[in-house]
Amino acid sequence: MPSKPLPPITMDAVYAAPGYLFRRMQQIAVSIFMEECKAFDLTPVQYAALIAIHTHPGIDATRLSAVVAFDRSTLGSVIERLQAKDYIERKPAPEDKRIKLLHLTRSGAAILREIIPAVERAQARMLEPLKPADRKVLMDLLGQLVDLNNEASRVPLRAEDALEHLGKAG
Amino acid sequence: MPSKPLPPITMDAVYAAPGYLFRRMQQIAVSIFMEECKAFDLTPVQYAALIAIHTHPGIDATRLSAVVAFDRSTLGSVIERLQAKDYIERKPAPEDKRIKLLHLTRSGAAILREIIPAVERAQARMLEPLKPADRKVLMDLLGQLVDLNNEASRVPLRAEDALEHLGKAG
DNA sequence: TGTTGATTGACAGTATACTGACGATCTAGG
DNA sequence: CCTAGATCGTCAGTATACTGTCAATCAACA
Repeated sequence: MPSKPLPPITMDAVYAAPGYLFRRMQQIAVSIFMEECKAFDLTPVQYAALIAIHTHPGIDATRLSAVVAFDRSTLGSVIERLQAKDYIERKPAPEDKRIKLLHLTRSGAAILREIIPAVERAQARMLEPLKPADRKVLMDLLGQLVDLNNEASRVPLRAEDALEHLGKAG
Repeated sequence: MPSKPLPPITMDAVYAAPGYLFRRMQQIAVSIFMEECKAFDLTPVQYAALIAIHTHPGIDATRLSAVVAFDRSTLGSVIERLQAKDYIERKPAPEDKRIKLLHLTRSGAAILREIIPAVERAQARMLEPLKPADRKVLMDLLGQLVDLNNEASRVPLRAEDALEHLGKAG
């Protein structure tokens, strides 16, 4: 008995699949970011971490991972690299010896100030090929989808709620 | 002179940035794919490569990278893993000693046949939280955007044109 | 024909991402 | 007080992704 043939599969079906488009768009977005920010030696992930540390000074790594929705293991090496570049510093928490608190250095605040225009150019470029109205529709739907699918990812975004217990150790 | 303060930055601005949403959605999509396909030991990338090899039997690695828009270096290890799992085989091309031709094995065709329903469930789940009409709008706009931004990525999709010279060595 | 330039696969190096495990530490319950 | 369970940072292992380089090979031109 001959083996059953595969159903008709075309690459066009792959190209139109949501998963493929998401992966491809992510590739493109990173590429544009790196191009606009090539003067700064900061990756998109490092940039997001830096912003989050700026917004939440004294945050610890676990809470930071919830705020930016990075895997905690991944974040460890991201933090190491930011520290090696002298953009952040880690100080042990006096009340909990397991925790290391994260702060921007003067250098980190400076690079953030300088890179922001480039990042905004990059973000604009990603959507530039679409008509302004379509950009808004796309971002709106994608925002909804990411939010509604939050729990489907291994590292759900916890945003501000993740910080509720910060400093309430007593 | 005191250092200029950073412009007001909120995490909300980050959460709404295109690049952030694209990265997040990609995370979620991979997570859903792996969950639906956990019985198969195939990653999204390996799946796409397998489909492309099925669609273009005898393709070589460089052209495959153009057809699925993977980096060539990355594709090398992907091919290695697919070969280790006995899903594909590589045969040296008689007319060009640099090239190795890729074909599905019987095993590879079988796994493809079995995994396709799971992949389709995964693709559907990614969009499920949206209303059907919104799904269509999102996919349409994202498809446009990826297409229009194709050249912005380091590894542009070349699809079928990449295959034009296949077998025309004379 | 002989050499230049392009192509192919491979490799080293860096940076996300995730899984699973581990010791150190803290918290709660008894 | 003291132990059971939770949490924190870290590490090992695997899998994309990309940059840049290299030798082998091929094609094209002088």
